[in-house]
Amino acid sequence: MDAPPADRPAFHDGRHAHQGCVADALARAEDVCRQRGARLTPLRRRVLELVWDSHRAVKAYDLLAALGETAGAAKPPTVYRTLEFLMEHGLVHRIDSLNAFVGCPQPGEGHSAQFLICGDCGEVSEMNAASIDRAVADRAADSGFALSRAIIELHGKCSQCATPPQSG
Amino acid sequence: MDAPPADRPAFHDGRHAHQGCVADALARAEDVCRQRGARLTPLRRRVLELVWDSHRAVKAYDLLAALGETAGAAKPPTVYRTLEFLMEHGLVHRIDSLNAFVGCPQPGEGHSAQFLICGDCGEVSEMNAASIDRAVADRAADSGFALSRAIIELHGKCSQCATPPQSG
DNA sequence: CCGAGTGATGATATAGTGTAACCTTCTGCA
DNA sequence: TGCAGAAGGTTACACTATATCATCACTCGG
Repeated sequence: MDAPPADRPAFHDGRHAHQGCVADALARAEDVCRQRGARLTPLRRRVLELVWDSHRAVKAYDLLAALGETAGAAKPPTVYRTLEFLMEHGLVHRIDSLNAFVGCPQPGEGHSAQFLICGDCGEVSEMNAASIDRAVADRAADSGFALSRAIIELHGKCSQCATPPQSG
Repeated sequence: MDAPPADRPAFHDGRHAHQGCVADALARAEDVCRQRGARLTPLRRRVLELVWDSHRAVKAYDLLAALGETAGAAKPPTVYRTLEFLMEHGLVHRIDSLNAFVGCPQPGEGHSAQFLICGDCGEVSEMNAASIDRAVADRAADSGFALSRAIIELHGKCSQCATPPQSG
């Protein structure tokens, strides 16, 4: 059960129906918030939508700029607070090595995650690999280390970029 | 061969002879630079020494301040360039989740590394766990992902902090 | 309806992190 | 000596993030 299931491909081609990804993400967010009694306000919904605008990690200040176009000059704390809320509820993840944020495809499960980050197309794919979790937990335990949070960010080149489809 | 050998403990107590750690690190750095024809200038040596001043990750601007005291008001590019050199030669690692830098105890081996980061004492311990490498490489390969760099930063509490020695 | 309490957002200011661009100095070498 | 390239200095700025206080909106009891 390590590899992502076929209906949740690791990376997306340029042709996939992305509005479906966004709609699904928003629907899951509604669910999560309803279950938790958290309020998915218009601002939070809008930011989540912007994060899901692509499968790439988005910078806080890019969100800020995007918000500015529609919502009238937002300020940094607005964006950071909103991202904090979204992270708290597992709706987005922060990619530390990029100072950027990406939508979580399976929010609310309290999972640990690993990220595949393509340096070519910039897409980020989330894995939930039990074998990696296990290896990490075992080695931490070997050192008597009480693990609370594992940051695993894997940089490289995705299969789409490694073997691009023939254009002709 | 995953766990660190006994002579390289994962975390250090307050009593260990730290000047030995520093001296060893500097000696290894001399070696690495000699082998590679790189110049370990006084500035680079000084910065490496400052990084090794503790087993914690050090912030660039703290290095800057520390340099200011001895070397007369260094500027940010000086520090960042020096850190870049030290990273290039594997003498220090960057901890992305802390925006900070830590000395590498086995430089020059082109190894992949995992970091145990204690949230209590702030110490950072480097592991080179083959089992983690393997799990990560396997899962990346499953997705057809060409891995180039794995960032693995494990936050939690070290054994020293979990079971502090009795003071009496 | 009113007012208190709470959570969400707005606004200001500033702290912290990192880099671009250009210049000067140093070092090794012909 | 004079050159080439590496190292370091300087200025200026871009990017990332947070502290703090003010305001707004909603809810709940009176």
